Amino acid sequence: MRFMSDAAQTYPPVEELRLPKVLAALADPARLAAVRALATNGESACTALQMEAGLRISRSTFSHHQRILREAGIIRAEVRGAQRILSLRRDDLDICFPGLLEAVVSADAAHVTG
Amino acid sequence: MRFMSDAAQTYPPVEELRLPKVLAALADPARLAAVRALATNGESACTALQMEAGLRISRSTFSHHQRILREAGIIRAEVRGAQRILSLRRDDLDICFPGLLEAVVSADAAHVTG
DNA sequence: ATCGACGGTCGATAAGGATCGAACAGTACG
DNA sequence: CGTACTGTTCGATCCTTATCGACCGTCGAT
Repeated sequence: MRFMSDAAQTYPPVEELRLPKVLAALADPARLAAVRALATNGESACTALQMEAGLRISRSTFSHHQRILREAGIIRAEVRGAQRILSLRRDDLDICFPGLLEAVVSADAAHVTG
Repeated sequence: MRFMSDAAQTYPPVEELRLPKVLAALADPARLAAVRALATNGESACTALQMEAGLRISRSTFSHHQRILREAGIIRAEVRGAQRILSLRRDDLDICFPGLLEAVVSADAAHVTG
């Protein structure tokens, strides 16, 4: 038996993506920073991403955010050894919401940081 | 002296728009429906927009949503007689977040309704 | 002046979510 | 085996927010 439930690695299929949930996931400053960092740096493990995004929060809080992003369909988690490599689901998002990720990622930093 | 505070008519200038706040405003299904209806029908008064968006909520709740959208910088309110005409701030949003409104509005309905 | 329609504000309530520390499980390496 | 590292889960806390009904001000028409 495994410790981490299967739900910790799975993410919704394309046809189940919902705009309100995606927007809610992106609306949190910490999650938005993580997504923008992922878009810039490609895939990253959790702790590395947390650094890249400049997030000074506890591991449990980051785990929470990562879960929200995954359940919204924005990121995917791949287990590699002891690490979980996170990456954007660019293609799936572009199919359901063309232009959305691009708009969110390319927004000028001045209008992102509150 | 007027009853409605000035804040009920004012909205933030372009340079104060912030992506997390805009996304949070759009993340609510009722507000998202209102924005999409506004994009389709052009400007509308509050009660009319509520009908167009198919929102069966109380007037006070709609007033709350309208306020969130206005304070996020997504809509503008113009007083015409006894009515408040609501409209999208397309140009301002396109300046700060190019492609965002378009993406949100043109998303397929299947991926919008939960 | 009164009446009805339009909407905003207030106070209460209930539900959701961000945050943390502690405890736990899987992996890698000596 | 034991240690260090990675990340999840749990429970508690605190804050935010969606919702409503009741009340009130403004406007246009009667």
